Amino acid sequence: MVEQNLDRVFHALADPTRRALLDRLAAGEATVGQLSEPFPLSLAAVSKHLGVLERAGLVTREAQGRQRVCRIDPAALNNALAWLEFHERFWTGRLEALDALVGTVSGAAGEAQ
Amino acid sequence: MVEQNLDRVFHALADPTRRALLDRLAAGEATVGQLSEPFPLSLAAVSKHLGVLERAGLVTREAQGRQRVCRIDPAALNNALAWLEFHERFWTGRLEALDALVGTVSGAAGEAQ
DNA sequence: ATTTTATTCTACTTTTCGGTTGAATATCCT
DNA sequence: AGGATATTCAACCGAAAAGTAGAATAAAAT
Repeated sequence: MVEQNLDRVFHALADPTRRALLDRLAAGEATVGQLSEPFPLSLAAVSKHLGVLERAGLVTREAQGRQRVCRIDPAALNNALAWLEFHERFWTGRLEALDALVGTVSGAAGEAQ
Repeated sequence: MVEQNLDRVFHALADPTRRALLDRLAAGEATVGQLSEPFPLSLAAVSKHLGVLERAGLVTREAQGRQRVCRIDPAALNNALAWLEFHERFWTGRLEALDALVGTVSGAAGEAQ
């Protein structure tokens, strides 16, 4: 569930074209055709990439007449961000600071996932 | 350069076995054999996964006698984290701004996190 | 009603991924 | 030296990814 979602989100982000699509969408909603313009790819290829992003929950596509308007959905991104933040903090020892802040919580060093 | 590194890091994180390896390594350094124990995989498969993590810059392997000691390297993670944080902040902020702009036009206005 | 436009669907191809097994390499122990 | 141990390498396999081209679908425009 969450694990699988992480799989999809990280996989979606592991491609420069898809990250570029996200960048482009960050500037505002756009149709599939508009999104595909800057890329040296077929429309179908871009549509596929959008499918990957959609399945990862990173973008939504809404039918509007004969075109689909794509928008970014930051919720799924927060998921990945949370995972990374937790681990980054843990690994770099920033967890110590957190521990000190929280006090002697449970003695057990955090069991990741 | 940075782009390619992001490809590798996100791709490395897009696999549950590799994330589990990172979790395990978060508890402290370990040899390849020790790391492979909890997995129903061949040693070679785990070694390959470690290769992916190493190429992404997420872990290092140091020869120590006949075994390799693996350690986490959070630097590469910071890269991915920085990308995500930047975008998450950007997107979220944008949606908030949009909300403010649109105001109470319709009660069904999307909420950003 | 026909045609144009926007997007997806359906094969199909090539490459990459994640896994296996068995040989190779290097180190440690008698 | 010889054998056990730890890890990687090489070759292979099936499945999934990323791309293409062309047919199909659906809405718009004429």
